[in-house]
Amino acid sequence: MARKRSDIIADELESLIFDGTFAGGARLDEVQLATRFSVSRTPIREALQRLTISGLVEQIPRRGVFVRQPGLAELVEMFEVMAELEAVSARLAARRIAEDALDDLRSTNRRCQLAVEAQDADGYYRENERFHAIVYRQSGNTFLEQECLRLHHRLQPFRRLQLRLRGRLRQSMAEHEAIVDALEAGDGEAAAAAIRKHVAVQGEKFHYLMSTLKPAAE
Amino acid sequence: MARKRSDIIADELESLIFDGTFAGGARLDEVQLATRFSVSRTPIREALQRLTISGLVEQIPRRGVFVRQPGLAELVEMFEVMAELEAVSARLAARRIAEDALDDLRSTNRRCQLAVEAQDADGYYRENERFHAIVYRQSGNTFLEQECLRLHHRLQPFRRLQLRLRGRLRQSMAEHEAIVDALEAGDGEAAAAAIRKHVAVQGEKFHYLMSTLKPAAE
DNA sequence: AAAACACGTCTTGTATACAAAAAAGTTGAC
DNA sequence: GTCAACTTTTTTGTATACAAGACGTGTTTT
Repeated sequence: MARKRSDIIADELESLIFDGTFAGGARLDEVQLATRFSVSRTPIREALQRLTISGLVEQIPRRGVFVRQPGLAELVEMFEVMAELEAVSARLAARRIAEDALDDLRSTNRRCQLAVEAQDADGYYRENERFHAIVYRQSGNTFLEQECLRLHHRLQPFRRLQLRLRGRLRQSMAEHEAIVDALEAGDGEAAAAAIRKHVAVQGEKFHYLMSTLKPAAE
Repeated sequence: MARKRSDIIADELESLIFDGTFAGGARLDEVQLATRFSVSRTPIREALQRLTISGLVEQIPRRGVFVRQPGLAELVEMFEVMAELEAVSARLAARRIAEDALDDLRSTNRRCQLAVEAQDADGYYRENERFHAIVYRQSGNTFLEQECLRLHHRLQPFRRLQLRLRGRLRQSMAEHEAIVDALEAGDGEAAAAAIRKHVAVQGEKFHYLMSTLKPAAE
């Protein structure tokens, strides 16, 4: 699907922004990127436009594109919306989730547990992502699933940050268990509440982390 | 903001798709559009890419772009997500809505009522849009507001269709009143339930409409 | 006659060339 | 010495030129 050069470049640029190569506020020069990727400006521009629409960078007409630093307030808002979307997913999933999907959630959680014991943050993160993706899928609403994946992906770097907090991995694990239990019981409201809390906590932890690290960042 | 020619063209194309000039499945030829808008292919391509990402058209590599017909199932899913997003908005809004915003909602509803009596579907639609925009805004979550506006805009042509059903305008009006009442009472859950129902009904009506008009459309 | 291969055309994707606008640097006047 | 206007330079936005893949058609071969 992503056959076009510009699409590949867009993904590359996204990774470069996520891993901090291009920090917030940095200008993305078209010709520099063109030489860097050994292509002309055309695919670069298309890639930048994609990133603009997805909200990762900001395009100021006749001025250039700059990587957008979402700002603490906006990030908290995004976590709040994520929590609500996941709550909807869980509520819908509780009504129709299949036994094999529950098994999948449980085995994913087991692998999560192993990652926690091995202090493997990356491993935990991978399994955590899988866990949530399963819930989205089990909502039975493909559009909702896509929207959840989109927002989840957008919050990825910030979510990752918050996971580094002391004891957060273990706490997150326990929350996952509660979610699976509620889903298994077919209790949509409980599942929704559990996952909403799970994500809301992420937002709060992130908020705490940022406000302590950068006391007065603009 | 939308200073670039490609941005203007994107909006134009969107309107042309919405009003049916380009029906579902139609191919959007780059050179034809270029001559039509008296520009080169470059801004056309940028505009088409924007529409692709927003989901209005589908881009098949090396084949061209085609206006996407979302399909009944997907549309119902989108209405479901819309209902939930609006429910979240209303729940949040109930806690913090200001008196002047309530006044605004009420006056908007009054203009709605006038439009109903005048059989003015367009007028009703305009005020209806305003009504919902106020609720989004009053959620206090800017990101949520943007997401709601985005989805609302995407569902616009289909919502419009469903409003043509007999008695739907009056029914919709009553639902609006119930929403305002719940917001005024500060009852978040009631407001959420009311607006969720309000939007869910739209999806159901739309579903009914489509399945009766096109009994076996693929 | 049917199938397969090759060629030609058409369309997308990319590169380059050009135009316009904004930023920066310079010069001149007060 | 400072401010302002003009020029230069840099960079975005658009047009055009070029390349490469996909589809159709026609011919050839079995």
